[in-house]
Amino acid sequence: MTIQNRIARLLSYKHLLNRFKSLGLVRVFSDNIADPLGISASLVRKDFGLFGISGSQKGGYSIEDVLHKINNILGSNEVNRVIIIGVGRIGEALMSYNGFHKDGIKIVAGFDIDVKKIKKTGDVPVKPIEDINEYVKENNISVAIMAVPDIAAQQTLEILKRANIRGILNFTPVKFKSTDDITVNNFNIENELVNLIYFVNNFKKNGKEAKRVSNNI
Amino acid sequence: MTIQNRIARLLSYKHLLNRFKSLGLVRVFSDNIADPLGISASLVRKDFGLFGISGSQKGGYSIEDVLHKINNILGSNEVNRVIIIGVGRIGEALMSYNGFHKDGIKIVAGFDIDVKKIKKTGDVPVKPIEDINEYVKENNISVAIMAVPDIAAQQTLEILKRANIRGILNFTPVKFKSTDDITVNNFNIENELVNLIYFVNNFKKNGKEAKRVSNNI
DNA sequence: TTTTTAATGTTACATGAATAACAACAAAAA
DNA sequence: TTTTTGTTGTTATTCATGTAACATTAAAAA
Repeated sequence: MTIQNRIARLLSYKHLLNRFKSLGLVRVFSDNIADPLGISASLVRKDFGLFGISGSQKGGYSIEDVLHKINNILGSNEVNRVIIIGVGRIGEALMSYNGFHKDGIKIVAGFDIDVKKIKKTGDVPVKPIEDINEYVKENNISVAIMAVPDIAAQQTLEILKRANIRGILNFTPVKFKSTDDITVNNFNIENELVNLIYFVNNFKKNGKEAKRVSNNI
Repeated sequence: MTIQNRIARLLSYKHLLNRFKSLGLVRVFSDNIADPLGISASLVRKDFGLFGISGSQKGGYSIEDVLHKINNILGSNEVNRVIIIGVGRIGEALMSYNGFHKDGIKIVAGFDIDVKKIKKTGDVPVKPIEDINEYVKENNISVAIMAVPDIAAQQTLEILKRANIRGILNFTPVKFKSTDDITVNNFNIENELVNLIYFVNNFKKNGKEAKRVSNNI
């Protein structure tokens, strides 16, 4: 959990610093970052320290420098190639979304079991699932998005394991545990909705607690 | 955070108990639940205790009883009506997904600014965004899914606030903070991918740490 | 040149969540 | 009937995360 949050914060720092930069700012102090995010300045400095990001005693941090270092840490300076398994509505939506590149992420191919979905041309080709092992090997893919129907989830997990995929963003409602071989990030929409509904029904009404339900900062 | 996790666990308990039930089981002990989820049995008992779920000293917990109580707590015994703002690819995908009902969630309408999207017939009607205030009031809606393009996110937030929506599941990459009036759950796909890529690149390779990146248990 | 200032970097502390340990006790066994 | 057993419910402990405090120091001011 600890590193998890730290990486999430790094992303928040990045987005905030990009906003500062677009306003023409060049340097920031730790509390300029902490305040808008609702965290303490010492946590910002600690995070920076842990990732080897340093500032100057009186002049704070260089935005450009911090951004460059964060992007390095997150790997956003390279291109991270990701594939999608299951080209249904969700899969298609992700394939056509073009906001990933700013974080160094590129959807390079889709895979589907249904031959009607196969598409050799276009920005992102859709290939038959049988081709996955070869493709992953040749293109050195390590992360996949699973967007298949829940009934195919377990089977797809096995396929991805065999193809040597190391990380899965799992959009199916089936929950998988990470193992030493493969890291699974379960992205469960139902759960988030149930959670939100619970909060709205139980806390907001009476005005008590009302704290953030948000995943991210 | 604390309640958050507790509700997420409640959902895990529910899903696991449903599996047990479908296998014909009638009663369980706390460690039958804890072990598959990778948590301690005392945490399961503590969660149950906090929500007023009790078992019997020697015979454990009645699956049926626990399920009923969990569904009550989560509100899954009623129907929770939810609307979607933005009927693009993601919005459409969610509208046509029919796995929500098992958690007591029903998508009852979509709203869009584009007149070409308006659709009066069909399972889930799509209405012009101007109708939202009236619809929310008449149908007593408190939760909305935001699936608009990022450029429209801020404006949509204002619209939802004016319509007295209390909870938002935000699919845009724009991060919103919860306030006393409105709870926002930021569901940011880029962030999750960056996180996953970071883990796979930095931990899995060397075999160290490898812990779960998953949101949920 | 010396002093003051104001920020970083780091250490100590507080808070909270999960685990471990245990007390209570109902059911089963003797 | 008494003893044993095994599970719940609860208390104590551990561990980790974020905050607060502070020591350090480079720059500015005097």
